Amino acid sequence: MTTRTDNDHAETGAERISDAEHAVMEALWKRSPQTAAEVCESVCKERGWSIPTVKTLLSRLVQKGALATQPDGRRYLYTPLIARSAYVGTESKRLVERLFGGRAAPLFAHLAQAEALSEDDIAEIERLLREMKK
Amino acid sequence: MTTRTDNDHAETGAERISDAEHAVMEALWKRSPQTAAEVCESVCKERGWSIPTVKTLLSRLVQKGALATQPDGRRYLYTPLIARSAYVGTESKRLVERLFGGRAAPLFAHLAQAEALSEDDIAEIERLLREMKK
DNA sequence: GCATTCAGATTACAGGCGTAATCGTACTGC
DNA sequence: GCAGTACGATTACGCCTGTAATCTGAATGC
Repeated sequence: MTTRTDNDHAETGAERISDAEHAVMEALWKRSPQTAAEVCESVCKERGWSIPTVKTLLSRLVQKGALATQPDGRRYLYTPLIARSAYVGTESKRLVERLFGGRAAPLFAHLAQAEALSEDDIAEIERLLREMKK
Repeated sequence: MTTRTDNDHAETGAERISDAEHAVMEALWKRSPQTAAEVCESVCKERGWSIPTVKTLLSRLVQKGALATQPDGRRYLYTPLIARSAYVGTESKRLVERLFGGRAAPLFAHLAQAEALSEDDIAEIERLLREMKK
């Protein structure tokens, strides 16, 4: 197993990152590199997983090109190959495409109706709108 | 098979509507009631499906409580039991929870960065913001 | 009446996913 | 040196999903 350096691999292909895999990615985005045991310390309690589960997910993510491995003695240190922001952006756009015909305003309208927007959210969105108009 | 009347059933439980199932729902949200053959006319060409596929998906959606059946001779007319807006709202919130810690503004920021916001989007969001401040 | 068609019900199968257990090997501690 | 531990690799298995084929019975057309 060699260390991979292709940063966009998982996000340009058809490989999806599953929900469970995503939880592992979040732990590694938060702090990396980490060993499998360390990742398990991060997520196993709140997810109710054991170490074999984490190791499987790590291995799948490596296969999908989402993680790089770096030998450290007999174990690996795992590092994300995709930026969280790239993943988040792709998932956001995917939702907008799937449910809103590619337009973001209806998504916003839905969130507004659902009262999912706090006053802070509104202030921040207004600020972003002002910046976009420059 | 009886006609169901529980409108929130699929969205309050753990049943997810899969991507393929969602395509069927969209056809029925667009126009319902429809027979299986009619649904297939709507989606089979663009999805590359055949009638057995559509019939399976319809049956699964009925099992999940997302569709109601209405006998029409020997065939069924299918009708959504969940509103599109409810489904869309749930999926939107799910994404926000999963990727943005429940806050909508960062989602908006991501879409803005990705240039996924048109001028029309911006104008409409501004209008909605004004309404929300009333 | 019989053959054909139609429609829902049932079955099929491969791959993905979730959550592991198990295997094989190397390392560590006594 | 040996037993225990740790680690990645491999295997396991049930459920879900995608995309059907097939079965069964009723309706239709000739």
